[in-house]
Amino acid sequence: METAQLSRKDQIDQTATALFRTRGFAATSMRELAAALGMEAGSIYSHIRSKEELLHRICFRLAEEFFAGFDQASADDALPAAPRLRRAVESHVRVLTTDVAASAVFLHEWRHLSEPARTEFLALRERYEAGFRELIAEGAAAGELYAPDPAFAALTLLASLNWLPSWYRPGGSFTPPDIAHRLANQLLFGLEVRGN
Amino acid sequence: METAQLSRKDQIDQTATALFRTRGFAATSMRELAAALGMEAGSIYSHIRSKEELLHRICFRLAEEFFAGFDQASADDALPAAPRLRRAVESHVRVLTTDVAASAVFLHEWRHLSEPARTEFLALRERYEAGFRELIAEGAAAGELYAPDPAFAALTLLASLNWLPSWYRPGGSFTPPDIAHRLANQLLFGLEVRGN
DNA sequence: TACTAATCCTAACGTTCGTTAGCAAAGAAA
DNA sequence: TTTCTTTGCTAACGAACGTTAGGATTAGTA
Repeated sequence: METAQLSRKDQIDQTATALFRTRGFAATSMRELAAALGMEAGSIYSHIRSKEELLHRICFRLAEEFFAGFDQASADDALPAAPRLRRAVESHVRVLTTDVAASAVFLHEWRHLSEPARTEFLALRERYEAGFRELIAEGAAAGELYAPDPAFAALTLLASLNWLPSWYRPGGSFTPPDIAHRLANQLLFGLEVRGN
Repeated sequence: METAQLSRKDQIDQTATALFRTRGFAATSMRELAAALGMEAGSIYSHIRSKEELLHRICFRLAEEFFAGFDQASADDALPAAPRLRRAVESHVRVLTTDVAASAVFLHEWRHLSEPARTEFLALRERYEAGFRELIAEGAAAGELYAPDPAFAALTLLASLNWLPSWYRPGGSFTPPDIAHRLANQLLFGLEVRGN
């Protein structure tokens, strides 16, 4: 394992992410974080302003990555909605698997953000979900997708994807692209065998 | 709203469930819980032994309900696997929607259980997931379901269902049976329109 | 009437929390 | 050589934490 030349601040972010993921934000103490970094609790404040700043940075950085991936995946206007949806799903899975710990924090710990960051975060998440919703609605309107309620379909779809960090372990039997492919298939084709 | 004749202990359980759900177990203080009940923090200990006992009761009660529902839904040996899976999905959704707050705690706060309860809980959850896995495998073996990897399919399926407590609000535009039906359809048939 | 169980209070315990102040060492930049 | 930045320490702050002890009140039961 190469330590690389991460700045001390980045090391703190990284260790905090891992701890917030496994123990939760509220249950992780600064002394615990410091111990994991081999330093004293007070010393951390030479690098950050507050505990919440750590959470804030993790959550909003991930939000940016999700958006960047989605925008790139759904941009191609020449493509029908269904394949663009597939690409968006694959992008979402890529972000999730690239940074599992941060993703888990992003998904579960945002409620410990205090206002106004919390509201701001929820607005971002809603906007992201809207992207999927519109893609599905577009596909449904064009007859490519069967989705009597695009909002419902979008929620279910993202739900399946977002559970991933709770069971995915890097180095397991599935590679991230493999997972992305399987998930997209299962969600788009379903489980039931139909006569075709 | 009828208060009914809930015992004080049940009122505590109920209020604790609501608080653990919205603020998280670790971030909920006994003083906060007491205030929500209109009493002092120390008084709670006339009814319970510890804060963790509250979490323990919530988590294990829900586990029992999930098992009871699944066993009933999947028992009928005359039925093929696919419809039994559908019934199991509907049962799962019923438990989730009947007790949203407790379900959310069950799904997210179990990691704050200390040993050996934590390990015990995880074993229960694994056994529950295995039930779905076997149902899917059975259906796949019989050619009713398309699931190249039943374990993967089971994870994805439960993932879609378990996200429900994060958006479902009682009294919304969907009734619980409606949700169960739609979810089962979407998961079993998928989104993509196929030629049939 | 006396006893019991349920319910809640005040006051405090020891511990841990996030955070700050003040100081020190070390290396890079001037 | 001086200065600045980075990095870390010790010691402590006030606040909040889960929990306990001991006593009071009330309502139901014997």
